[in-house]
Amino acid sequence: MPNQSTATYVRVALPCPLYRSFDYRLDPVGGAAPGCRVRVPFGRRSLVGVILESSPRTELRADQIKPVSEVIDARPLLPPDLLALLHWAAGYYHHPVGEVFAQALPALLRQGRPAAIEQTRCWQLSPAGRAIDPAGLGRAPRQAALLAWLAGCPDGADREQLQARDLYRPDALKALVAKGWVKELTATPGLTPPQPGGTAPELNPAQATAVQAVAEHTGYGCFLLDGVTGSGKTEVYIRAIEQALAAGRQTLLLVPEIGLTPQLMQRLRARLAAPLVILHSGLSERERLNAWVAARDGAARIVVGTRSAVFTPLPEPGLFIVDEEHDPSLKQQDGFRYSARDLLIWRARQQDVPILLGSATPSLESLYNADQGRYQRLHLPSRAGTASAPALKLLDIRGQPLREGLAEPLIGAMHRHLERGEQVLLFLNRRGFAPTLICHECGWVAACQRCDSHLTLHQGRGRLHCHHCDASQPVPVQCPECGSPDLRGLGYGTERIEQTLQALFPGHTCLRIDRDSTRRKGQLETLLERAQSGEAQILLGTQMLAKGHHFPGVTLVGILEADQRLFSSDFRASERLAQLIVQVAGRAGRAERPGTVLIQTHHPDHPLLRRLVGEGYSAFAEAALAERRETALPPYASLALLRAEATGREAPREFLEQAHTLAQQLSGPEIEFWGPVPAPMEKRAGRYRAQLLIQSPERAALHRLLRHWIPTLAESPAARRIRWSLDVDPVDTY
DNA sequence: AGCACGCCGACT
DNA sequence: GTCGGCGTGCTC
Repeated sequence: MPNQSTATYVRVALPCPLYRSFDYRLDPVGGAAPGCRVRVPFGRRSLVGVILESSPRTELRADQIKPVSEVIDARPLLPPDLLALLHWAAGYYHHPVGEVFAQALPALLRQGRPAAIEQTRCWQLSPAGRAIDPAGLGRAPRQAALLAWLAGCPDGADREQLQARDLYRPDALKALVAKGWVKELTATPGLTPPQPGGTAPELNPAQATAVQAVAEHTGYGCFLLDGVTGSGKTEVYIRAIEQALAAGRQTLLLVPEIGLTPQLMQRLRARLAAPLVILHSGLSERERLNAWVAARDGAARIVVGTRSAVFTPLPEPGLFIVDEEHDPSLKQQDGFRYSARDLLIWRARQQDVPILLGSATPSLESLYNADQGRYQRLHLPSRAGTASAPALKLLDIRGQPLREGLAEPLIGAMHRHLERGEQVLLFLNRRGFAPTLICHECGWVAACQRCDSHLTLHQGRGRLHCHHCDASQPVPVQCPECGSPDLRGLGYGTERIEQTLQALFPGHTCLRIDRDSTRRKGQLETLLERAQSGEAQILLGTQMLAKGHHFPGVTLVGILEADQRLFSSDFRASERLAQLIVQVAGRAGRAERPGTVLIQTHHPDHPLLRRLVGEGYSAFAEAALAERRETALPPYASLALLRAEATGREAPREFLEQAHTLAQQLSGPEIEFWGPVPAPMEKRAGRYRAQLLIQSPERAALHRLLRHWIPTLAESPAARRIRWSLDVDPVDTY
C-alpha cells in the first residue's frame, strides 16, 4: 500500500453544552476513523466522545493538545450517514454537537461499554408450567408470583425484567426449573423471533394504489398517506415493509408512543416474518443496547420505535415510516428539541430511501408540502369495508340546562344508543373530580403554591392535586380564609362525570379511562379489554382514549368540552382540536354501523369548527392554512422560540431583553421579534418562565441569525444565571 | 455540564 | 481562626 496517510489528530464531539468540538492527538499513530468512540481527558475529567473527523494536521500548538487516552471502537460505532445526520441536526436545531451525539446513543454506549449484544439468561414458562394454576401454590408465594408473571411473557423474562418487578428470586426460579414448569434459556432479549400467522386481507383499490406507488418508487420520495381511522393505513405499512424485506432492506417505523399502540405491534408481529426490535422508553438500558446493536448490524430487519429511534443506524435501509405524523410527541420537548419526523425526512433524502408519513389528520405542514408538490399524496378515501365515516354534529349548549356538564340532547342520544345495545364514548380532557375548589362563603380558591394554577379536586383520593407540578395535599375540611366548611368543587373532571353517569344510567356499566384509573401496570389493558368485550357500555376518558384503540361497538361519541382550545393563545390550538375531534371520532363505529359524534360547544358559529363539522378535516385544513398564510405563521413562515426560566421573576426577562438587543444588531428587517413576554402560565413548578418568539418568512435568514446569535448568547454571563433553551420549529408556544 | 479557584459570613 | 456560600473561568 503506497503512502497510507496516517491521521494523527482527531476532532471529537464531547457531551458538554459547548458549541464546538475538541482536537486530540492520537498517539499510537493508526486507525481511528470518524464514528469511533474515544476516551479523552477533558479538564480534570475523563469523557467518552465520538470522532467527527481525523486529520494529519491541527491548528493548535503542541502544548494545547492532549492525547486520546483510549480508542474504544476498532471499527466505527456510527456509520458516515448517521454522523452526517447528527451533524446536520446539531446545526439545524442550533444545539451543542456533543449533546446531540450523546442523545443519539444508548446510555451504555455513552458510558463507553462495548457495542455488543449480551446474551442473558432468561426464564420462560414450559407447557407443563402453563397448566399450573399459580393460586394452587399457596405455600410458595414467590414461585406463584413468578409463574403468574411469566404467564404473560411468551418470550420469557430476564433477570433485569424480573428485578424491575421485584420478582427475581434465584431459589424460587431454581425450584420451578427443577419441577419442569419453567425453562431456563440463553437468549437475546428484544430480538423477537419471527412468528407470523396472521392472514393478509385483500387490498382495496386505494390501498393497492398506495402500496404500488411506494413499491415502484426508487430512491427518495416522500409520501403522505392520509386516511381516516379504519381506512387501512396499517395494511399499507405492512405491504410496504414486505416489499422492503423482499428487496433485502430494513425498515424504520416511528410511532408516537409504543405503549399506546399494542394493536399495531400485534399486527406487525403477526404478519411480518422477519426479526423486529422495538425501541421505547420502557426498555432497560441493556435491552435498548441489544436492540440498537441488532439494528446496526443488520440482524433486525424492522425497527419500531419512538422518536429517539430516528437515530438508529441501519446498514441496509429500504423504507422509513412515520405513523401519526401529526402527533406532537414526535417533537422532543426539552433539551435538544428535535422533530423526529423532520429528521427522518432529511435522513430519507440523504440515504435515498422512500418515506411514508401516515395520519388520519395530517399536520398542516405536511398538507402544505403535499400541495407544493414536495410530497406525493396517497389518499385512502373510505373505511376499509366501504362504510361512511362517523357524522360530526355540533351541540349548541348556549343557555341550555346542563346536568353536571351533560346537555339534555346528549343524554337523550345516549339513552337511545344504549337501549339499542350499543356503546357510548364520552371524551373529556380533564381528569379529577373538579378543576377548582372554591369556598362558597368567601370565594377563596385552592391555588397551587408553585404554579399559576388552581388545584384539582380528586375526590376518590381525598386530595388536591396540581396537574402542572404534581404537588398534592389533603383536601382542607374548612376554608383557610374564613373557616367555613362549605367548600365546593367547581367545574367537571372525569371523576365527577363518572359519578353523574352512574346516577343517570344506573343500569349500565361505566368505565373511566384516564391517567388516574390506569396508574398501575396492566390496568389500561384490563380496562380496554372490558370495553372491547362489551362488558361496559359507557366509556369515559381523556386523551388516552383518543389514540390507537378502536371500539367497534361504540356508535355514539360525546365530546364534552371543545371550547377551551378554540381561544387558546397557541396558534396551533385549533389544529390540535380538529385532530383530536377526528381522532376521537375515529374510535367509534364499524362498517355497518357508522357512529355519530356530538360536540358540546358554546361557539357553534366558530368558522373553523363549522368547517370541520360540515365539510371534514381536509376542508378544515384548507381554511386553517389560509388563516396561517394571512397571519404569516408556519408553514408560511419559520419560527424559533427562545425560552428562559428561573426562580426569580426578573432574571428570565432580563436575559431575553439582552438576547433581543443582541439579535436586533445581528439581523435585518426580514426577522420579526415578539416579546419578550411571560409564558402563558408564567409560574410553573416554582419557576418563572418567559419567552421570545423569532419569526421570519425566510427560513435561511432565520438560521443565519441563530447561527451567530445562539453561541454568543450561550457565553453571555446572563445565560449562566438562568435556564434557557432554543426551540426551532416549536410545536407549541408555552 | 462539571470542576476548580476565589473571596466573604457564621461556626467548632 | 476555619467551613462553605455561589460567582466566574475553563475545558483540545
